[in-house]
Amino acid sequence: MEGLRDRTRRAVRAELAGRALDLFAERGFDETTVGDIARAAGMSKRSFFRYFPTKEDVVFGEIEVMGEQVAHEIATRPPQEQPWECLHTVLRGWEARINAQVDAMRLIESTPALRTRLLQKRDEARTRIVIALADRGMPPLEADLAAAAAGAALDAVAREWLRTGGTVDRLTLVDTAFTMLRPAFLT
Amino acid sequence: MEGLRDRTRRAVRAELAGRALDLFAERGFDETTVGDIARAAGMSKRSFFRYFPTKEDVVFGEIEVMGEQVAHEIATRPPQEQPWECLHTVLRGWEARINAQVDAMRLIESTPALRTRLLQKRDEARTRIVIALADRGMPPLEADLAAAAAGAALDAVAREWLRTGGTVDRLTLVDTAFTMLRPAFLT
DNA sequence: GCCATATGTGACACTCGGTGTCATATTTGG
DNA sequence: CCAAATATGACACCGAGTGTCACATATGGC
Repeated sequence: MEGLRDRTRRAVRAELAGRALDLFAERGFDETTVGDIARAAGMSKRSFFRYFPTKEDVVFGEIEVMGEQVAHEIATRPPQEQPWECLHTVLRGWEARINAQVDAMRLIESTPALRTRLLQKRDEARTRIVIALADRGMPPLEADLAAAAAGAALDAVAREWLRTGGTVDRLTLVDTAFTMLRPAFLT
Repeated sequence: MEGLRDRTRRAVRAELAGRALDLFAERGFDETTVGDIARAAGMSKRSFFRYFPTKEDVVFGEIEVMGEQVAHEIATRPPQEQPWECLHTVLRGWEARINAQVDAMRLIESTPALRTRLLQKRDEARTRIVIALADRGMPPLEADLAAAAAGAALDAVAREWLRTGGTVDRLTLVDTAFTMLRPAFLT
């Protein structure tokens, strides 16, 4: 069960993230130092890094264990399912869990350092997905192509969603992208 | 024409890159400081940054203006050409210009900081490609999907090529990937 | 309630990548 | 040959991130 420790930890993390986002919105990401964030939350710079590994990560909240989780879901799917359907389904479900605020995404998209961090996370997830697909018996090249294509689909979705200001339904968009991008070689 | 200045500049860059790669191979990327590289090439740390914007860039040699160049090539292609063929042709030609050594690629692939830098460069290129495609009259979502898919293809190619130790023909691999990944919605 | 242990925190020093600046060569083009 | 452009070294500086130590506070078993 969850003790006092974990609860306070999560509270502090939330507090820290909140203060940070305020400052980012106010003066911009690059113009805000970790020291500023820490002071705003009433703690030392050193302690900030006990809650977040990097300054960028404060923006990505709970999205941290994505790779691990997605790969696991793929691994535990019915083995006879077609790879593209598998990716579509899993990532669709994952996309549903993101009640991503438009603000955070705009910030990420307009800040090179954050965009880079996003690319890193996606790439890390892609690596794990490739392994999961290979475990299902897919040849390496095909697994690479499929995983990279799926990542490409999600990227296009995010951008299109941003373009519309977050008005259209994100899941519909995911379905559209996955349908449009379905590679010829996948059944 | 090319004066003395440009020639010496290129020579110094090459010297710097050579020394750097030696050191990276010897002790690893992270264990080598910019000061080390500069000293090995007989100059100050400050001067290193007059030749390369970041420590990572010393590995990527001439691959710097990729985005700009590729976008320009796309823009100057016959307008009636199908987008996927266009991307295929342009990136194929670009891939041909890379006499990428296996060693450099291995280094990149096994060093997170370098892998990240590669992702950045690819993403920057992708952005420009999307613009170029949009200028050709492609709807934004489709342009995003196509550009991201093309990037995905190249990534898979690079990885497969590495997997084989650089033995197979890279251009054939590019053709295979582009054929396999061709999205359904592109004619 | 008590105590040994684990965990959180601040403070401080340090490394390293990267930038601004200035003074001083060296090169270039006229 | 001379004035303007460019290259260099030296130095100071910033900010992200880490190691360490001393001290406080919480935890779980008794």
